[in-house]
Formats: sequence, structure tokens, C-alpha cells
Amino acid sequence: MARPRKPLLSRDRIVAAAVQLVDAEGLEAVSTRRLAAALGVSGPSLYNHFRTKDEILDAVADTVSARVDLSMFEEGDPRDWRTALHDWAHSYRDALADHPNVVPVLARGPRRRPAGLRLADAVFGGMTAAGWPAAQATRIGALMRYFILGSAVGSFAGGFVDDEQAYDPGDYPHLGQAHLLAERRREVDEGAFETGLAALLDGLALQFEALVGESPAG
Amino acid sequence: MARPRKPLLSRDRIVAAAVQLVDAEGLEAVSTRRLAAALGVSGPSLYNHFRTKDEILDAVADTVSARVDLSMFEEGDPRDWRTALHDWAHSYRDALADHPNVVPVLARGPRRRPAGLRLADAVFGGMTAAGWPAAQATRIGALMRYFILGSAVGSFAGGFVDDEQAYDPGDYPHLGQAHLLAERRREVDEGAFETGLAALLDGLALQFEALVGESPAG
DNA sequence: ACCTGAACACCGTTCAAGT
DNA sequence: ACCTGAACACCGTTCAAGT
Repeated sequence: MARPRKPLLSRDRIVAAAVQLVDAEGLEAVSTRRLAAALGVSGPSLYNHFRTKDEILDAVADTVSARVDLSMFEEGDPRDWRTALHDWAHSYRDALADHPNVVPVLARGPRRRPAGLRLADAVFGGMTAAGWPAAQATRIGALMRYFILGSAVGSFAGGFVDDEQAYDPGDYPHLGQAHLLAERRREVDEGAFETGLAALLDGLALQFEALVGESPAG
Repeated sequence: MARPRKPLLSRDRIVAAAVQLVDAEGLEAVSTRRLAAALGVSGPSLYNHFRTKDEILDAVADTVSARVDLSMFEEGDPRDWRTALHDWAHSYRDALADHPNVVPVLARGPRRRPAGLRLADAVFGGMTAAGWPAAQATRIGALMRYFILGSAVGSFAGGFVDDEQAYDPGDYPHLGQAHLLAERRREVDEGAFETGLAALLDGLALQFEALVGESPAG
């Protein structure tokens, strides 16, 4: 075939096919040959549009980051950091839950990914606008990321095998019901996320009160 | 050489070499051929001791889990769940921080790994002994795991490139200092972990008070 | 039982050749 | 500029052959 009149590929088409493949079959299924085959071209063709496979995965990660709603940090009352953080955390988690196989790539950090950087910028900007000192705003961005990424990188309930025999009462006296976790996976993980998020925000509110309590009330 | 008088390999020797390799060069450096070479044997020899490479990685993950201190859930005052959770979280994080490249394997969950199951058993047992209802104890195990795994799966500060040019003020108005994060990596990540853990425990304490407040005071 | 080399079906990436 | 097939140095795993 050699060079066609109109390019067969584009960065967007490659990324879209990669998202489909990673969602359907996992990160390890994304090989340059399989991805190229899904696009109807041969493996090396991808290298006309991306320098490495890693750059393709970075682009995939950034489309996931781009789906996270950040509007709450710019609209509404800037002082209501708690509501903003709560709504953002849910939007963030939902985006990751739609593409769980991409989470290990996101775990590398924003690096130079535009949507990843916009996300970090919005949280930090939102927290400082609400009155948090810069150092604390950085910490909040980090600790929220820990919690949200951790909740998405692997299901808690899904990590337990659905086999009663696996939980010998002599070895694990408190895991008698653990084999039931797998089938209630969504419920357990969502409940834990909600409980953890509420605790995190309650705890931060306590710190915030102590902080503003030191300066004259406005 | 064929079969030697004394076996050249053992599961323990293989796991120890795999830990060294994954710590020094990362998860993707652990190939059966490289691991075998480090042990002075040929690649297929490993299959006399493990059925798949994945089983080797599971064994590696379990040695990391085994280093987490669980004594706080059995010694001391069972009612002091807050201190137990705090100390356990630090021990857990320290174990993961010593082997960050193993965290993606741990994210699969405890499955049938003995040390992983003992860890889950101890937390759940500790929380129920302290007076938390079973459903809440499960959630606490899950949400603590989210936070700790998330803090270890990728550094927050290390995810930002150390290049001032990468943070165009027009695109990211609040990231003017972000290029400094990478070099203060340890400090930033440890501060965020401590702040987040304190918030989490404060928030859970609030929930616990509400819970025991409903029944007659003891 | 426990090691070996050969072999199979894969990888990511480079490169000269085609238009 | 953008695609191709061939080639390189890798993978995980199976298996017959050796002791």
C-alpha cells in the first residue's frame, strides 16, 4: 500500500482505539501489533504518530483525566471548599471507575499531560481561594489523590476470592464472611469510598477551623 | 548439567532474587530470563518451582505484606482503635515505601496470599473488637487500604516534572511553584500522608462517637 | 525430581523501501 | 509524509532430553 492519499491514522484515532482495547482487555493486551491490527494497519505505522508506546498510553491517560469535572472550583462560593472537594472527588472517581485498567498509567502522575496538569491546577487554585495556605493546599491535592487513586487501582472487595475454603477459620478467625465480598463488590467499594471521603472532609474541616480560629474572625 | 545432586533453586531463593530485581530495576525488568540469569540458571528452570511468572510476583507481594506490623490489633487496649489504626497505617506505608515497584501487584488484593489475608483479618478483627459494627469494620479496612495503597502506588510530588517551562502560567495559573515539588518529594509526600491520615482518623472518630452515642454509655 | 536447550508465539522498535 | 515488510533483541511458556 505504501503512503495513501489521505492518512489512514491520526493521533486521535489511535488513542480512541487504545482506550477501547484497554477497557475491553486490559493494559497488557495493548501491544503495538494488536492496536495496529484493530486500526487496520501494521505495527510500525503507529510510530509515525507517536514516538513510543508509552506516549500512546500517556495520551490515553490524559483523555481519562480530561473527563473529570473541575467546574466546581471556579463556579459557586469559593469559600465552600468542602462541597467542591466532595463533588470533584466523586467526578474523579467515576472517571477512573469507567477505565480502571488505565489507573496504573495515571499513577505515574500528571508529568506533562495537559489534562492532568489542569486538574492539579484547579484543585490547588480552589483550595487557596478558599483560604487554605499554599502548603496545606498542596497536601490536600496529594491526599485526595492518594485516596481516589487507591480506590480505583484495585477493588477492595474484588481482591478476595469467592471461595469459602480459602478462609480457614484457624488461620483467619475473622474472615468467615470474606467469600461473600466479591459478589457484593460494587456496594462494598462504593460504601467504603463514601465513608472514607466523608471522614476525610470532616477531618479537614476540623483542621480548617483550627486554622481560621487563630486569625480574627471575618 | 541436567539435574544436580542438590537442587540449585528453591522458592525462597527465587523470591529473594525477584525482590532484589524489582527493587533495583522495576517491575518490567523482572523477566523469567533475567531472573533466572541472576540465579545462575536458565529461564525454564523457574517452572519447576512456580507454575507461572505471576505466581512468583504474588509470592514477592506476600513477603512485602508479611513485613507489616499487626501486633497493635492484638496487644494493648482493644478500645483504642484509633492508635492501632494510626500505627498500623504507618507500618503498612513504610513496608510499601521500601518496595514501591511491588505496589501494582499488591493492588490485585489479598486473593489467596497468606500474609495479605492475615493483614485483612487483623484489621477487621481489631475494629470489631473495638466496637465497630461488622459493616463499618469492612469499610474501614477498605478505605484505609485505598489511602495507603494510593500513597504508595505513585508519588504525588514525583509526578510533576522538574522543569519550570512545563508550567505555562497562561494554562496553569496556580502551578508556578510546581517544578519545585520533585526535589522536595519525600517531604511533600510524607506531609500529605500524615495530614490525610490524621483527617481520616478524626473523621472516623466523629462517626464512632455518633454510633456509641445511640446506645447507653458504658 | 530438577535442570537444559530448542522451539513457539509473541513483544517494542528500527529501518530501508515504496509512493 | 506516511505506510509497508523484514529484522533485531527481547518476552512467557512448553517440552523432550538428560541425569
